[in-house]
Amino acid sequence: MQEEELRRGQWLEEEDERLAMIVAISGERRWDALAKDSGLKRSGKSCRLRWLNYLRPNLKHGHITADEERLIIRLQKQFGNKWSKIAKQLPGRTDNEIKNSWRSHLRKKAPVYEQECFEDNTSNSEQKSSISNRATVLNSSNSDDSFSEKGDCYSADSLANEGTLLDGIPSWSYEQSRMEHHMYFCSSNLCSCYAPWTSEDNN
DNA sequence: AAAAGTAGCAACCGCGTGCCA
DNA sequence: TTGGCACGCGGTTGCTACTTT
Repeated sequence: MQEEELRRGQWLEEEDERLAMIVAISGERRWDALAKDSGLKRSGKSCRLRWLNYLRPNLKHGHITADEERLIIRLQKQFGNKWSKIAKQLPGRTDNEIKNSWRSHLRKKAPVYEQECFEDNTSNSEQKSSISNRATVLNSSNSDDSFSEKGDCYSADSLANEGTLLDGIPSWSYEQSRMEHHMYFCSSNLCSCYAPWTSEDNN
């Protein structure tokens, strides 16, 4: 039997248009059949990848923000290289994008970020605790459920310069914050503050 | 200005898993 | 139960653009 030569490499604009059209008609399934039906000289795998990583609606194509970077670093520490799992926490970002970002620069930033977080938890703790409280509340107020589990210093930095007050949120001392931070914020396994006590407390 | 080196990203590849007949 | 198919995932490759020398 004769196998048709499949195209590889960069996608052309007309290929994208054709793929988007056929996916709109057929749905995101049976990629091999879809690839054949479309007339594209591409494998089903290639079509699926192109759709998921580039053509799919609601994708963010811009640069990954500082907050997203912090979240990726935190989640990578939590989950390891489970990029699809991490991507689920970042709406609009693909696992491939996150993976590439990690490999090309976030991997290098991670130790710096950990150091910052460690300092956040050990020095000036009262202020930071308060900031962290605010970060958590703001995060949990995010309409997207995928962000509801956050509760560490992830976005504390970005909030540090904000002047908004949050009523009803406890203001903790350092001593309180060590225990209560975990009870209040870190009941989920997603807590990843890098304070030295965390591993002991979690045992 | 040009060559070499590096970084970033899109795409490919192989393997594991789940589903169904 | 099992074999085949389709899909998803993570690692890897290769191309392009940018930076450095």
